[in-house]
Amino acid sequence: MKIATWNVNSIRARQERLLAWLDRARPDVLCLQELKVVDEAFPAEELLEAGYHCAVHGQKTYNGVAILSRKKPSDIRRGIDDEGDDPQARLISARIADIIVISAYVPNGQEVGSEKYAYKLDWLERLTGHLRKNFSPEDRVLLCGDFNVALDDKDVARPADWSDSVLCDETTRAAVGRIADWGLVDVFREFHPDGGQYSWWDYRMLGFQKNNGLRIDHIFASRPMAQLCSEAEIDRQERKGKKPSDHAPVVAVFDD
DNA sequence: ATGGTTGCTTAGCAA
Repeated sequence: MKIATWNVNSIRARQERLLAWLDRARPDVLCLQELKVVDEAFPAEELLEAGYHCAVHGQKTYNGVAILSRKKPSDIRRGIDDEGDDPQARLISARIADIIVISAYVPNGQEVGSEKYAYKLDWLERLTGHLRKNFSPEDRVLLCGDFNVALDDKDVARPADWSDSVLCDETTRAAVGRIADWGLVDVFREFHPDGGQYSWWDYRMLGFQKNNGLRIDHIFASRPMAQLCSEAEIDRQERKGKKPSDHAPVVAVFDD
């Protein structure tokens, strides 16, 4: 099974590239983030024509997540499963065959110490609670998405430039570390221990041209799934050309 | 300290 995660930064702005990429990469499952549309405006018909079912949790203007799959998904759930009343659409999960797939868009946090930063940390704790409440580390779970954090400085092209950024913040790294400690493996890291590969480049300051990137998009697999992982790559090509997203897709392959 | 760009929405916010 080939699964990918991609922050498309608006599904409407990226629709053509998305369809072209699906045709080229042919993943079985694709987790999307930053749809920036309400459910009704999501191009579900076009994607169904392309061979993909869609589980969508949309929102006007901001956020929005989805899971596309060749097989029909079941048990679709939207939002974090707790008492929190979160107006931001940042999580959706579905069962595809016998695998739990979660598409997550972790808050950016803007600036360390800000209100949005506090929301980011709180959201990550809630995500940990969501996993503990609903799953066991022995289940077949794939948690994919834009985590808005590079877990190690070797995943940052110019660490000195980003040392004060929310994308490299140690408290955030520790919060994601606790999610991993529950029983999840960063599968890209397993295949690329040296770093130096990135999934996001700022539109500003010629970020991509200068390769001033960070690896902030991740595929986390529970151990039973991680054992089956045979490949993990970042499709850097997709960041090139006309009207790219600022993120490239991250792709992993699991034995059946 | 701020800038630069993109997208949604239409001047300003979020990233």
